[in-house]
Amino acid sequence: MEEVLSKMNPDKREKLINAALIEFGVNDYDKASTNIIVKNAGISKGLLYHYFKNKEELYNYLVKFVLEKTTKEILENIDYNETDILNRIASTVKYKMKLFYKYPGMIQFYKKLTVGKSIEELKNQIDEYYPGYYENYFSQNVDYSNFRKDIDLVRMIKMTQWVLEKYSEEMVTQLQGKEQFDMDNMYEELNEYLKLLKTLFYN
Amino acid sequence: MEEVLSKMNPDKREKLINAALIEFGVNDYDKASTNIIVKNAGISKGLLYHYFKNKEELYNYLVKFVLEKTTKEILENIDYNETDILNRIASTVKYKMKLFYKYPGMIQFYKKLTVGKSIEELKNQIDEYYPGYYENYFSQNVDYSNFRKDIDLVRMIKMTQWVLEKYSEEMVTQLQGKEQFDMDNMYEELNEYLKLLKTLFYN
DNA sequence: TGTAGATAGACCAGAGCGGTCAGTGGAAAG
DNA sequence: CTTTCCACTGACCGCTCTGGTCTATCTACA
Repeated sequence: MEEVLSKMNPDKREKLINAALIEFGVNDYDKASTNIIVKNAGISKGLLYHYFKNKEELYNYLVKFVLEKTTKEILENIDYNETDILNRIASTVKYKMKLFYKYPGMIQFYKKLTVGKSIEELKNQIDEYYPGYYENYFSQNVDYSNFRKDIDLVRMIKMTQWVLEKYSEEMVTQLQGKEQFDMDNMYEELNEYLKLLKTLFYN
Repeated sequence: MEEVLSKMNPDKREKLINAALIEFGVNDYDKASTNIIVKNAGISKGLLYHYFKNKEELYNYLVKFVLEKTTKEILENIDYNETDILNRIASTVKYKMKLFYKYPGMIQFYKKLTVGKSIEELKNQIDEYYPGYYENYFSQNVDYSNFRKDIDLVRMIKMTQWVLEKYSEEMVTQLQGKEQFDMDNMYEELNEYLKLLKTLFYN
């Protein structure tokens, strides 16, 4: 299907993907409307069903699309020369911010895919694509020596992820749709929190 | 309407509220189905429309119900003798955990009401009910003297809220629907994070 | 036994659904 | 210049489900 899809006008394809992500992100599968998708994408019903056999195939395409963007591409771009785990996490969060800004609606779609699942399930889901990822991400060439020893390391890492994610979610949600979008400014504030976490966690 | 509603069998009323919270929490107003609500509540269509003029009135009732539970009741139960702001925040989070566990579906409904709105908007929304709340919560009889001085206070408070909320959300979402629900155990782990935050933030 | 009102569920007109298909227009091929 | 091709359109179809109504029944108390 992907090969056929490449024949589609790229602008229309992009608009279709965005509209579909939003619709499936807001509503669950059954209640998402293909009529609304084509309307918001500015294309005809016929075109959608020219490229996708049915609603289900469109949905499956989006799942694959989102998982590749949020997992595959991120994993392929980990800088294993960065030995500071806080920096490593921050750069992943920044990547996701850019991604979610480029594709409004992807956040919600992605959450529908992941929320409610336990850490273990998510780990397994990622391991299917990239075996050993979790171990690598948190262990390969990481220097934990400067973390303070009086606080549980796992909880410090968890807190880092929560703080940075929560911040970026708030930003992206708030600034979505705004004309003027100052990504640099957002990075700066994120870096403030990063600096703060280092002050707290490092000796 | 509330007076009339009190005539309703309390068990059926509770089930109706829960079913409606879930349905309106999952779907937005237009797509939420009254048929599904009554089916999941185990009551008849006629009963719903005996007590509520129409779908809109049911929805408005839920909004009021949730705002009262999540705002009014919390504000009325703040212990202003507790001078430690971290403890104060933690006790609010615990209250919400209990609430969201008692009413599954309220989390999502509540999020639909609040997500995307800026802090300022939420502040105003609360100020309508309880003028001066924000100021009181964070200032009335609070002792900030033991916070470390080398880190921005506002960011520390923000981090506290993020960490505790994120933890409680994860717990409630994960454990919802489980037969055996160990609230004490959950509190214990929350207290761990609270202790950790104090170690980090206090001199 | 009578009555009031809590509760049930079959029913309705209309809206919206996923999916189809005959047709259009412009570019590429001959 | 003509023909072929195909990305693209939107009216249309059968069907499901919607919010809301209405009559009937059941129950509790006078």
